[in-house]
Amino acid sequence: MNPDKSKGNKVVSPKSQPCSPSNDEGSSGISSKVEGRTDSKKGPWTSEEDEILMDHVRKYGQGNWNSVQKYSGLARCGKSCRLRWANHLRPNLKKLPFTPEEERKIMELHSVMGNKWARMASHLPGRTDNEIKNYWNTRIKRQQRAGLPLYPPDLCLQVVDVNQLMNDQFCCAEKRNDKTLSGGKYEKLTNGFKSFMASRQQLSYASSVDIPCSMQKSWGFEPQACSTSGQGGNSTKRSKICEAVFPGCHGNVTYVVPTYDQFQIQHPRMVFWNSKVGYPFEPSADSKNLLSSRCLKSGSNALSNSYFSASSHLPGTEKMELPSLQYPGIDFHNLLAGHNGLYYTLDGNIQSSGPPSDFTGKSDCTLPHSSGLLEDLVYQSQGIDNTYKESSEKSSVSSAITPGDMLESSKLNILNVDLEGRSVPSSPFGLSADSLLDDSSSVFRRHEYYEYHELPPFKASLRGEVATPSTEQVSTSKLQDKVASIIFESVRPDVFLGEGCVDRSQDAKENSHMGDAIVALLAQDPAPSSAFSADSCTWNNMPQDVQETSDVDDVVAALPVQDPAPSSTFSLDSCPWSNMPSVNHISDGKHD
DNA sequence: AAGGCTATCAACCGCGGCGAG
DNA sequence: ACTCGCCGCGGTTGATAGCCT
Repeated sequence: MNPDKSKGNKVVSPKSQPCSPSNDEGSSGISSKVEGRTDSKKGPWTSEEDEILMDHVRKYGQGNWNSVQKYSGLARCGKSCRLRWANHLRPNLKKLPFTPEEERKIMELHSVMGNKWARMASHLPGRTDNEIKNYWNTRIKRQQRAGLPLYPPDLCLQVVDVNQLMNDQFCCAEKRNDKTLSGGKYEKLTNGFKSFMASRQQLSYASSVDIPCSMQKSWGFEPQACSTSGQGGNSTKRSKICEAVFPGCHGNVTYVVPTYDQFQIQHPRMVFWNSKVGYPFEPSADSKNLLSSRCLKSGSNALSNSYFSASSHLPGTEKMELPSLQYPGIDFHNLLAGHNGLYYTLDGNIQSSGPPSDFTGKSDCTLPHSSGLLEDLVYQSQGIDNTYKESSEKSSVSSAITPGDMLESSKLNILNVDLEGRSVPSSPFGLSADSLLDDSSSVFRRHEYYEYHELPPFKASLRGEVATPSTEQVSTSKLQDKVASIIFESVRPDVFLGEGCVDRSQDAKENSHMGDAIVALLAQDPAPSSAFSADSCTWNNMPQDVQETSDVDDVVAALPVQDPAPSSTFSLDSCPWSNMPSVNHISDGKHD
């Protein structure tokens, strides 16, 4: 604290160990050694203490904070000295309030990093982690109070439930072991899906959602500012749907169309995923109800997810730690690979490949960024993959899944759907699907994830290794029609609101309200956002060192700070997977 | 003017990572 | 392999200022 602004010493209970009991008498700041032990003063710093500390740093440099007491006689513990120096005395500290640009960047960084204040501070020169933390916590309170979304609308990636159809259709078909789908039928389905996905190939690096022009047309909107680049020449309109447009849907629980790119170039400034989306098959009645309860509806915990706060504790919920757009359940490896060892290529192909080692070996690609968190996740996913190997072997042998197998395979969240030698992940984000909406806990609640995602017999059937008796037969043509229908209808706002966003039992009036809001939003002409395009692959345009970095921070730092809506776009064609740096950077990178 | 409430800020606390011994 | 100390980080607390009623 600046001595000028000193608010008087506070009485600190002498419970701390690192900093010994306070000698809180408004002393000169000079330590008094008693029986070989140096007491540490607590409370606000005086200008005299500041001067002593600065003088010490000038002489000896930073670090060795515990030696400050020793050499300078300052009656402060090392931790206190470090804090004082870092937050107030070190040079180049900005004392002014945050600028709008800085605020914007804080939000972006938080959406990427979560409560990693120190990391965030490293991207904001002159700002301290404490400053940012205070700002954020204040902001959260303010937003909470105002009932506003935590992140600005354009910072929100949106997800529309496409997986549901994939899950419901492909998986169910496979589950039923419908042989009639072989011989081109599957191909049609997959091709249809691929072109559908290709039509939405643009990835917003600025966390906005791309809605294909065709889709917009189907919604009755005239596409605007469509890019003509991209695979198949599909045009897209940069449209942003944010929960901000959903009254009562405030927060960051959003629905994101899972483009291939998002899986590949995914930015951890993540995506909220409808728990239904990630749910790859019809759940049991119980679990379905559970899921339903976790689907978006006003007042749900999912909605309140946006209001998590590092320090706030929502009534009736467990403490939440991670940001809404970030989630520990997001496994970055799985994002790249699906969860089943599938890796997406930028040309829209889905490749079946091996575990991470294969992945890194075959490809030069990696995430554009990495972080300790990311690495953790990669490691985790590697472990998961290994587990998967074993587990899949088990499941291939027998459909009799033991509880132990269930637990084992449940780590995988893997649903293999072999389609003519290729595989389609039922839910690339499925791993986190539930957890993403699991706002009631800061912890990735794997147990619930297991509960939802692990139906071993289904998994086995998906792999074509167990002929699970079908409960209903779906004809190929029906399936195709339904798939096509769902593909193009499920992304309609009213549909996804009705089925994905809002609980089916939700008041239709509310749906309508939200739909209107979306219509209003889409009617706007959002400024060209930072999608990648064929013409200018942002990633490729990044400095080489950034591309090669293993640290997400570096990449984030390379992002434009003052251009929340950069014009660069990305496309499948222009930014080949192979251009990506090696994923080895991730696993080899040192944490922090 | 007084009291209550909220925002802001500084500082403390506990914990975990890491390296040295 | 283990312990210990240092350091940094994130969460939390508490004082004060300012606003509102």
